[in-house]
Amino acid sequence: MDTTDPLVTARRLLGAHLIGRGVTVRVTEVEAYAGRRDPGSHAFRGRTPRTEVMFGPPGHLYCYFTYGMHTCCNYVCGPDGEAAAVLMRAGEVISGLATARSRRGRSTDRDLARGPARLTQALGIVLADKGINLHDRRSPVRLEWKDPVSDVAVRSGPRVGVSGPGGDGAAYPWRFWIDGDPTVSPYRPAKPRRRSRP
DNA sequence: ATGCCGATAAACT
DNA sequence: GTTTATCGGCATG
Repeated sequence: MDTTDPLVTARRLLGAHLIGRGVTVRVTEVEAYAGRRDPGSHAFRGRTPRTEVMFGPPGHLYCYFTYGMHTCCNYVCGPDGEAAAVLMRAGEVISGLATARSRRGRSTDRDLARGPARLTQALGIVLADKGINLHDRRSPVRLEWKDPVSDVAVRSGPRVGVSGPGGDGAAYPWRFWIDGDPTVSPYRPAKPRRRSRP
C-alpha cells in the first residue's frame, strides 16, 4: 500500500480494520493532515518532541492528548519529511464488543467508536502508545488494509475542530467518511472558545 | 432531533 | 503563562 499522499491514504483508510487490544474497528471516518504545509496540522510549526513521530516513517501511530482528558490517534503517512498523518475519527466495532463496551462505560453500541476520542478509548489506546508500528504483528495496536470503499460511497467536507485557516472547508475539504454510515460522527464546526473567565 | 455548557492537562512560548 | 480541542449531561423543540 502506497502511503505517500495523505489524501489518498485517508480515502484508502476507510474500511480498514484497526485492531486494539482485543477490539476491532472498521474505520468509517477520517481526516487528512498534510504536515508542514497544512496550518491545521500539529506539525505545521515544525518538529517538536510531541510531533516527532510524524516525521518518521509511515505506518506508525501518532496520538495526542486533548481537552485535558481525551486521546486521539492518527496514522502517520508520507511524503517523507513532511510529517503527514490521518486522524481516525470514527468506526464501527466489528469484534470484541464486550471489551469495547466495558471500556466505554455507558454508551450505545453505535456510539462506541463514534468520534475520535471514543474510537481511541474503545481500542484501549493511550498516549504512551504513540510511535507503535501498526504493521508489526506483535504490536498491541495494528492496522490491516481491508474492505476498501469505492469512491462513489465516499463523501468529503471540512475538518472538525480545526480553527483558523486550516478549518476552512473550501481550502481543506479533507474530512472523508462513508456515505450514510450510522457510526460517522455528527458534524460540528470548530467553535472558537472564549478564554477562561476571571 | 439540536444546542449550550463545562471539565482539564500536555505541549508549547 | 497561553493555547488547545471532545464528550457527556442537560435543556429545549
